[in-house]
Amino acid sequence: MSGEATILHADLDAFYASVEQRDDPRLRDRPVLVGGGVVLAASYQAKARGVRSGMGGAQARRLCPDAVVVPPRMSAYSAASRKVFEIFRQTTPLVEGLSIDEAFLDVGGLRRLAGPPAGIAARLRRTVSEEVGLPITVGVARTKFLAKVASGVAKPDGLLVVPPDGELTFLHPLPVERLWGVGPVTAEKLRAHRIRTVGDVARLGEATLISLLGGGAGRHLHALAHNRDPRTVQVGRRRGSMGAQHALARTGHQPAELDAILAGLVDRVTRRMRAAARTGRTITLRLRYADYTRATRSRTLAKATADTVTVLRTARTLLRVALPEIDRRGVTLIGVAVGNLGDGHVQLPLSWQPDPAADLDAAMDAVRERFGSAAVTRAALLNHDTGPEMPMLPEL
DNA sequence: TCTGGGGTCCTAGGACCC
DNA sequence: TCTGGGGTCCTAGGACCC
Repeated sequence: MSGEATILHADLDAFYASVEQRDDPRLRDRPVLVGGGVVLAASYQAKARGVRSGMGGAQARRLCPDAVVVPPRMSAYSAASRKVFEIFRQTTPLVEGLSIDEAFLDVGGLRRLAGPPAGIAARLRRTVSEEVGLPITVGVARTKFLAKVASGVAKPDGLLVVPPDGELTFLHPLPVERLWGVGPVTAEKLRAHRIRTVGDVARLGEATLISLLGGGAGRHLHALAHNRDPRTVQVGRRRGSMGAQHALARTGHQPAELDAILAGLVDRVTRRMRAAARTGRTITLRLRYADYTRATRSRTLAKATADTVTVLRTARTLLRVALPEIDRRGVTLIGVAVGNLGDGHVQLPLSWQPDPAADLDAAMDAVRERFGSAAVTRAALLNHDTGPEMPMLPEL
């Protein structure tokens, strides 16, 4: 193995709960649950009692009766996340965000400027603590995968560097659940074959793993167990879909009620798409029946859109088709997602024409009002007026 | 233990094209 | 009329992650 450990995986600890403890001193050192119906985040004091995020609120309170339950404050978490990501980007331009509370940082080119990765990681943790007031764990390794495993092992409020010559020694004793992509189902399949540690996986041939888990998962796990992960830190990855969903009580929902919920969801999603100047082609209706099994129904449009009416029309068609099944089985969740998101362009439908009598500024306002793009250009509009091709409006 | 809301990636079959 | 291999796109489902 060549190379040096230069990839950082930085992960805020019990993020939502830590923000709550930061903002309310009475919550410090106490078990805190964010979210009542389902635990969105649990402080480490609550985790010590067996509470996990995603757990039902009732069970969490049984495990931890003295926990303080607070409602989520998403705007506070977004603001904290933005500050932390600013610190990431002050550390290195090579930042790949994974979620609201974690990112990969490549500090490989910074040795002369900022010293070795371990020191950079230590300073990063100190800066986040001093400037944002939140604990953060950093794993440092030669690959993304290993850096992520390292931060998971080092949590909470820790720092762990895996040196290149100690990778397999570190990795192989770990339980398979530590591997990225091994969840309950895969872990159970492996357990059934007495495969418990990463080392156990590594001793298996790739063909055996593939026969056990299928091609993708088998190859993936085989590579990770041998610490092969060529992925580099990707700056500026954009999401491929946007969605909104809503959980329902399991009893009697009339079609009109479902339709109203659907319209609300579509409105939320398309607003967010327009705010981000994204458009998409594939509309997916997501359903969860009363028995908690799931189904999806999707349609792909010929042209990308962020238009509420267009998306709603498609979503309604999908819902109408699904109604008999919903009627039979009951429904506990309804969701809408728009996928196949365009690479940053807003397409005008061919039918759309600016009012020829209006001047260009007025036409641009009309486009903005209709399509919500913050980045309408004169050139695109003129092109639309003159060319047979569908014009593409560049995104911000 | 009765389960929120936001995502990613993979698989597999069928349609369709060359 | 029957037989190919290869590729892409669409749809549906499932595992997994935070």
